[in-house]
Order: sequence, then structure tokens, then C-alpha cells
Amino acid sequence: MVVRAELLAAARQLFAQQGYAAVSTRAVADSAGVNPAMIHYYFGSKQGLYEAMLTDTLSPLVERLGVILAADDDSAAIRNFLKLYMHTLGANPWMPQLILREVIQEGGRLRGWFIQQLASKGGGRLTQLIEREQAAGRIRADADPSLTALSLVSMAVFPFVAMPVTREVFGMRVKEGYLERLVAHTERLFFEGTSP
Amino acid sequence: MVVRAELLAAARQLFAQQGYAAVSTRAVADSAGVNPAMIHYYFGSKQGLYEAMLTDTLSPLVERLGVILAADDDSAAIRNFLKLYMHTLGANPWMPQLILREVIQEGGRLRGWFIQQLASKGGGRLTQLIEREQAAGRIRADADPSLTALSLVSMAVFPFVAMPVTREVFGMRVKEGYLERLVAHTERLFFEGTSP
DNA sequence: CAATTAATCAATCGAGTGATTAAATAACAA
DNA sequence: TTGTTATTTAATCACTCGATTGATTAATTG
Repeated sequence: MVVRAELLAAARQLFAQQGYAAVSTRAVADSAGVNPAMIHYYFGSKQGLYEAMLTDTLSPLVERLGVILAADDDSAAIRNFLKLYMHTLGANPWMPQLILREVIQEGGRLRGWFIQQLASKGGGRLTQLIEREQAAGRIRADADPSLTALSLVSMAVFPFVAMPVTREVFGMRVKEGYLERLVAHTERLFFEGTSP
Repeated sequence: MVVRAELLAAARQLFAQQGYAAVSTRAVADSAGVNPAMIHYYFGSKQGLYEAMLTDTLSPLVERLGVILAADDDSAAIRNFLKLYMHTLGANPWMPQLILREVIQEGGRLRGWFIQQLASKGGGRLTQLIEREQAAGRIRADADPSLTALSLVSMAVFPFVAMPVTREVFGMRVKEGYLERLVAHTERLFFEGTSP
């Protein structure tokens, strides 16, 4: 099963970097140091390899999201979500790339499963939490909950997508301490921007 | 030259939707109702077609950005930037997709030219404007200017990238009036979140 | 008008694609 | 050991890819 794992790892890196169509099965096999026929043996097809990789990679994220956002009694749920989400993306640079490629693609390959997960455990739940904070008077009532959730996700995800050009475009040195400063900055901007 | 223009239009739509590698020259030619050899005739290669299309599509955006952000004497420059940028992206749905594909790609095809433009006329300039607003006391001084610019761009761009899944994930109906509400919401969240 | 250039087409080249097979090897149970 | 299954390899199939050619037509020019 070591071959299978190496194929998944190589696939994750290459597909995240270059996208599905740009990566050949031979390239994945070579990168994994394995015979190309192994893809057919373990996953049936290139498509099968991609889907297995995507499920493998994104399932933990979705699951963690669900746990955090399900905490109904925790009044800091939104803060926790923001921190966990950004730290997870920061620690796994391929995640935002894979997610975004799936989202952009018209006929996304795992759109059905993944988007459904994002909706039920992600955006929808986050919107509910924001509505609850509004009811509790900690977020101003005239803010549209869905738009507010969208803004929060935007600020949480986009910086990692833009990471490859952050240095050049925004003149920032992305090194030690950057993630912490980014999270703190985002947290403050969001909560001050939505306070009553 | 009508053939050339039709090739550019078809290329823009297909490349934005599916990405460079996933689109064959034959697909572009067919979509344009033209012989595949015309790509070689007018653009030399698939690469040439792509670069011509990208320059054609993104140049106006970069130029408009430059004009807005160059307005040194206009204290509403940031507001103007936000509005113009979001309305432009809203009116040209392929823009955010093309931009993002370029940004994500490790060896982006026009990275050199495009990122340089974004840096000199976009992010860098925006950061300067934020610093000026801080000096004027309209944005709190303890906010990192670069991170603040990044947050603003995040909220301005990401919603359009996420458009294909906005309805499902955030439970929003994206129809008439959405763009206006989104811009107003973003504007308020940003300026209240950064006020002293 | 003839001569030249621009534009378009059908056809095809070699390279690389995803996929598959039959044979060889490794791992393991009896 | 032997028999059986799981894994791996080399080789190759049918196909699509980007690119290009030579021939042909349309437009422009002298």
C-alpha cells in the first residue's frame, strides 16, 4: 500500500500546482517513482486517482469545520472557526489551491459531494452562527448574514490563494509570524467591522 | 480580422471556464467557427493565442485601476477603487477566473507582465493610499497597511470567484441587486472595521 | 488587366495521452 | 516445499494533441 500512498501524495502536489488537465498520469507515476500502470491498478483511472486524492485531502478539513461550527453553546464559535480554518490552510498550502480549482471549474469533478459538504457544514452553518450573534447583540443587526459570512470566508481564504504573489503585489515578506499577524488582523477587522 | 477577434472571444470564454491545459486548439477553433490553422496564422501557437487573449482582456482592468489609484488628491480614492473594481469584476465574470488561474499557477504564463502591473498599479498603490488615510486619521494607525490592502482585495475579489457556488454554499439568490448589496456591504464592513 | 499579398482550407505529421494487457515477480498460506 | 494470490513491470493500443504544410481562394496593388 506504500505505492498507493505515494501516488496520492504525488497527485496532490501536482494537481494542486498545475490542475487536473495539465498533469499526465505518467508525470504522477514518475513523481511517485512508480510504474504508470499502478494508477490503473489502484484507482482504475486518472479520474479515480484524482477523486481519491481529493477526498483524502479535503475530508479532514470538512470534518474539522463541522466540529467547530457545530458548537452551538460556544459563543466564540466564529472566532474559533476563523482561527482553525486559517491555520489549517496555512499549514496545508495545497488545500486552497485544490478547493479553488474545484470551485472555479464549471463541471467540477467533485462539485456534488464537496460543495454539498461546504454548504451543510460550512457556509450555511456559519450564516446561522452569525444570525445567532446578531440576536445576542454582538453583531450589528442590519448586516446581511449571508454576505457577512461570505466576507469572512473571503478574508480567510483569499490571502492563501494569493500567497504566490503576496510578496510582489503587496510588498510583504511572507515568513515567520506572518500567519499569526494575518489571523489577528483579519479577526479584528471582521469583528470591528460588524460590531453594533 | 473578424476571425482573429472571434478566436480571441472563444479563447477567453473557454480558457476562463476550463483553464489553459484543458482546452484544445481545436475546441477554440470550433467554438469560433474557424479552421484550426487560423490560430497558427494569427497567433503562431496556442501559447500566443492565450497571451494575446489575456493581454486583451486584462489590460483595460489594469489601466482603469491605475487611473483610480493614481488620484492622489481624491480622499475617496479607496472607495472609488472598491466600487470600480467590484463593478468591473461583476460585469465581466471571466476576469476573476482568468486572474485567479494566473495567480495560482506556479509557472503562470503571463506572471511576469501581469503581476508586475498588479504590483505597481494595484497592491502597492493601494497600500500607499491606506497609509495616507492613516496619516489623515481616517483609518486607525495600528492596522498594518499591507494586510489591510490584502483584506480589501480579498473581500472585493473572492465573492466573484465563489459566484458559481454562492447560491448553494451561502444560501443566497444571486440575481438583480446582488452586486449593489455586495458592494455596499463590503464598503461598510471594511471602513467600519478599519476606522480609528 | 496582371501581379502580389492576405486569408482560409483540408490533410496530415510526430509526440504524447490514458488505458490495458500478458507476463514476471513478490508475498504468503497450506 | 507447493499453490495461490497480490503486486509490479514492460510493452503497446487507439486516440487526441499542437503544429504545419501545400493548395486554393479573396483582396489588394501596380
